[in-house]
Amino acid sequence: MARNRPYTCGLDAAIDVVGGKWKATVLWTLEDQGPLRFGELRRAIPAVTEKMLIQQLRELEADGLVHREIYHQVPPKVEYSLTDFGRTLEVALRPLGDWGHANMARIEATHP
Amino acid sequence: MARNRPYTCGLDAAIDVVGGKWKATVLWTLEDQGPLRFGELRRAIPAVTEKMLIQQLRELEADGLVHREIYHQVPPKVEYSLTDFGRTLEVALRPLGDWGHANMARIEATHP
DNA sequence: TCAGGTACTCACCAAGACGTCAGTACGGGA
DNA sequence: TCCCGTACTGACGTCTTGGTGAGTACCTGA
Repeated sequence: MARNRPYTCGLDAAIDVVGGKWKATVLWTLEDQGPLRFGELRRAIPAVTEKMLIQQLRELEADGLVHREIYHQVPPKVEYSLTDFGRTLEVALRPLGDWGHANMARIEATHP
Repeated sequence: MARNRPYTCGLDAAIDVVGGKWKATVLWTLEDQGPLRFGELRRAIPAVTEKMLIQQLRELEADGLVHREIYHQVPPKVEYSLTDFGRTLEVALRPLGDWGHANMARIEATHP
C-alpha cells in the first residue's frame, strides 16, 4: 500500500492497514471460518496466488491482526487465526462491509 | 486502485471505492468542513498535488459520492460537497475511522 | 525409488498508481 | 500592457503492487 504518514486522520491509518488487495477478504474469511491452515485459506479464496496470500498474511501478522501457529509436523501445518486486536478491526469493518454489500450493484455499475 | 471484480464480499467493493490514496481524506474533509471550493480543499490537504486531487475528485464524483457545482464566474468557482450517498458512506466509514484513531500509535509503530 | 502433499521463497515482469512540471483560458487590477 | 489567481489538462517518468513460474525441504505411501 501507499503509506501516507504521518496520518492526517484515523481513516488514513485504518485504510493503510486494511487496504491491500486481499486483506479484507482474508480478514473476513478468517472471521467467518475460524482458524484455517494455509492451504485451506488458499482454497477458500481461489483467485489469490500463493505468493500474495503469504505476503498479505505476513503483513497482517506484523500488524498484530492475525496469529500464526506453527505445528512442527510432517507434512508441515500452519494455522492462521484472528487475534483479539484483529477481531476489533473486524467489528469496525462490519458497517463498511454492509455498506458495500448493500450498494454492490451500484458500485459495479459505475466502475469502468 | 486494483479493481478486484467480481467482488467476493461487500468489503472488497467498499475498499475499491474508498481505497485511493487520498479519497478517505477528501471524504473526511468534505464531511467535516462542508462544501469547499477546489482551492480550499487543496489548502485543507496540503500534501496532495493538484493533479491527484482532481483525479480523486473525479472518481468520487463518478461513484456518486461527491457533487460538483460549477459557478459560471470569472475567476472560475467550483464547489465540491458530499451527496446523500456520500454521506451514507461517511457514516459506514466512521467506526473504521474511530478504530484507526484509537490505534494510530500502534499502527504507526508496527509499520516499517 | 519416486511421486505427492505440505508451506513456503525467490527472480523476474507488467500494469497502473502516483508525482513533477509545464501549459491553458479568462477577466481583474496595477 | 503585463501579471495574478482561478480551475483545470496533458506529457512524461518513477516506483509500488501484484502476477508468473520456478525451486526448496521434509516425510509418507505406493
